Amino acid sequence: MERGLISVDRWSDGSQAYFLTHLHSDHTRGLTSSWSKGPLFCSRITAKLFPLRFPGFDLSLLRVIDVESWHSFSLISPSSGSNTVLHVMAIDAHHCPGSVMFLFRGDFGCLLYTGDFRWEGTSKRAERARATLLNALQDNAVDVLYLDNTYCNPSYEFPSREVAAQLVADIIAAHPEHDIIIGIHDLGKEELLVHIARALNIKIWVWPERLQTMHLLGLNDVFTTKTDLTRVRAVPRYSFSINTLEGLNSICPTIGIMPSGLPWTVKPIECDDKHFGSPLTHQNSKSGEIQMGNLNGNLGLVKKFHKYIFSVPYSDHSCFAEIQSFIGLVQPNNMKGIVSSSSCYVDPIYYFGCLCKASQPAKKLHCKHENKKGGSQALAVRRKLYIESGKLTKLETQRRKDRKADYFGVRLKRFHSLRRIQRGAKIADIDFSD
DNA sequence: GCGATCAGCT
DNA sequence: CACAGCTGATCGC
Repeated sequence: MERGLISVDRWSDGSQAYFLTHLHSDHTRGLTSSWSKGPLFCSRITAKLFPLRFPGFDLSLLRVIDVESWHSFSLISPSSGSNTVLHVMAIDAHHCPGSVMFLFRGDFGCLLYTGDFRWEGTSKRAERARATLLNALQDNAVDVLYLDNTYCNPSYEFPSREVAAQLVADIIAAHPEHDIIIGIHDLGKEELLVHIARALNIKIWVWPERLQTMHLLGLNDVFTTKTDLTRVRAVPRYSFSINTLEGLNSICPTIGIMPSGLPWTVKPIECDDKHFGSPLTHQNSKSGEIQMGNLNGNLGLVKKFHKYIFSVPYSDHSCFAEIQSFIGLVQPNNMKGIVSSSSCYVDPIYYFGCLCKASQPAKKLHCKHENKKGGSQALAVRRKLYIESGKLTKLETQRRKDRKADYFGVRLKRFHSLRRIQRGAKIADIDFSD
């Protein structure tokens, strides 16, 4: 009676088509080289990078969805058993290389799944994505918007990546005698590194596997694996720590730069223009202070939470204002956050229900259970859509019979797992026919 | 011995 | 508090 039709960033059994928004591992959990549950649709760039992540994967399962045009294919309706046509368009999500949103249209209505995305109003790419989306939607309503709600709270404010990238370049320029390390992951932040390289006319060291990725992305000139060619190194995020920095400083003066949208990290030492040159340059006070140059009043954005470590608000997720602007543009009938985390999950309806076409009742923070009734009557479609979250119930049960350990400790750990499991959606189709 | 899951770390 | 991971331990097969 109830079976799955399509899944996005979810890899369990029971769907006829699987969609991957991008190659970060919290969206590929459950996907392995031996996976063979159906066709896997992704962007051209993701397909290009795919074999590096999943060597030996049966590439005949991989289907490229080029951005900005409609693709149609036939599936079997889980409810009626007859053929049904699914239309899908991929739109640049500008999160990491290859990342896309998926816009679906079919018997079930119209769905927009953003995956992780950054909706900067300032770039050419954003303008293009905006035009593509508007053109694709025409006058059709989006029934459900599945939204990257990572920073769906007004406290999350940060500048465009262009501004943040220049901040990083300025910090490096202000430390001409230092080695620099920048913490990055396996994919993402390439534009930041390219900006630094161009602004300072230097190459950037990366580890060998990362160089492979850069070459697949067509970035052939900027990066090197030879340490003697540059003082700027992009290193794996997990090897970037206070210990690492202290170790490096016993050999050579080195600062670390952490690009992140997260504003807190460790309690930062506040930096403002009044203390220009210090404490930003505190680590250098013995050998004389270094001037930071003119940061166009953006110096306050840079946090320094350790004598060797700077944190710069460079984010690949949308800030609150950008989320707001995106929802205002789409004006969905209903929406759901795709990111659920321990204490920070915010139902986007809480802040933006008023931007939905069918106005939503106010919701409480952190109260996911209220969703069940909430906006269901607002759906204009004949059939009701939902995100299956089967494993959640299991986890809840697990939590209850959990051992005697400290309540908060257990809770945090369980929610941590929960966050990871809840990424992605299995879009099921329930038959409500008489 | 292998994959899946979890704990701990950044 | 967590971005988006990685490593290592443990469990079931």
